[in-house]
Amino acid sequence: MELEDAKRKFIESWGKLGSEWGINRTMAQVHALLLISPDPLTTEEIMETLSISRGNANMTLRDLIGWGLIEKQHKPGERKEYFFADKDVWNIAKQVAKERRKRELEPVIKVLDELSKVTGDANDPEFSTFNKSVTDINKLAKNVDKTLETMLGAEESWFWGGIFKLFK
Amino acid sequence: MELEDAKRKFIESWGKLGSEWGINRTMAQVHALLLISPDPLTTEEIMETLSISRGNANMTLRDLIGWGLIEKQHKPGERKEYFFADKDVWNIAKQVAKERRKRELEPVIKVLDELSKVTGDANDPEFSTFNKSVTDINKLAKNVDKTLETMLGAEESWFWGGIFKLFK
DNA sequence: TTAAACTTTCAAAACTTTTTGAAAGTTTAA
DNA sequence: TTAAACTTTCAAAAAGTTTTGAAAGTTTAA
Repeated sequence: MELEDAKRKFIESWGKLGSEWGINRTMAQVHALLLISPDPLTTEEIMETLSISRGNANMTLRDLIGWGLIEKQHKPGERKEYFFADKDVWNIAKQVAKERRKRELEPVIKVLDELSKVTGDANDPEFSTFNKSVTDINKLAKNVDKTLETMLGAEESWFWGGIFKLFK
Repeated sequence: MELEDAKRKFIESWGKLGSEWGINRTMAQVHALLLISPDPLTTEEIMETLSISRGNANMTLRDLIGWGLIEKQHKPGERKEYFFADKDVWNIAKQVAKERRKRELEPVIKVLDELSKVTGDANDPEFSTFNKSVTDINKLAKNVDKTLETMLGAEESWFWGGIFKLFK
């Protein structure tokens, strides 16, 4: 396969994966493009390469900055803004985990805590089934939360060495 | 909070979480409803409770069966089909992980393997940046895959004991 | 057989999300 | 100042996804 085809395929696959996991396809594609670009790119170049509008490019780039996945760069003597992605896969995974934890896991835990407090008659199957499911899911969510907290604070080494060894 | 409000809130939150993670909102809601129902429910009851159409209910129930999250049940002497959800949170997590691994992770690894094979001039920054990103992501994906494989085959105990202890 | 009870299908409609692009806003150099 | 270069905004349009509901299909009991 030619390098150019490979690049296109990478961008396409990354976009597809993103959309399957609730991340806007264009955002994932812009990220993919910057991941494989040796040099920072301008909004213009990104619009051109991915055939997207200026507005879309601008919003997507701001979102990516919000996720901590890319940064702006200024070249001396130039007006244009350049964008580049952090290429360190461990940082990327960490950033994504951190953001989703904050945006999605935390609000869910808040609701589950609230729902765990609901009281009722332990002999009422309606109540006891509700209560058991909610408290079990709450325990799981808190476990995942703790795990992420620990992982995000941990060193990089275990990550590349193989997470899986820990489960053997 | 009243039990009925709490149920509604649980269904709503589960639906929202699902949609943020690329799972159809209705599917997550039907799952939530069955999770907190002590007894199996008919299509009719599900349609009624969630105010959804017969077609939607039918398709969603079949999808949930496809994900291994719910099962059909027949009551002796009745024509209607009843549905109930596995209430074991460990099984649910396992099922979801297993399915997403098969549906999404595996295809991505296949593409990454293919893209890792692309050859080029190591002095060409276009090639070497592409190559580094692709091989790094491939390594990560394979690591995650191995980890899931091990976790899915492992015993339940570590799960409730606290995954996070492993990372301390 | 027949027909009632129930399930499945799928094209069209409703809804949601994403994208566009032109206008407004901002910054910089002269 | 001014105006050119560039960035941001946002209402409307397009695209994508989900839902509906009526019709077709299936199963069962008599």
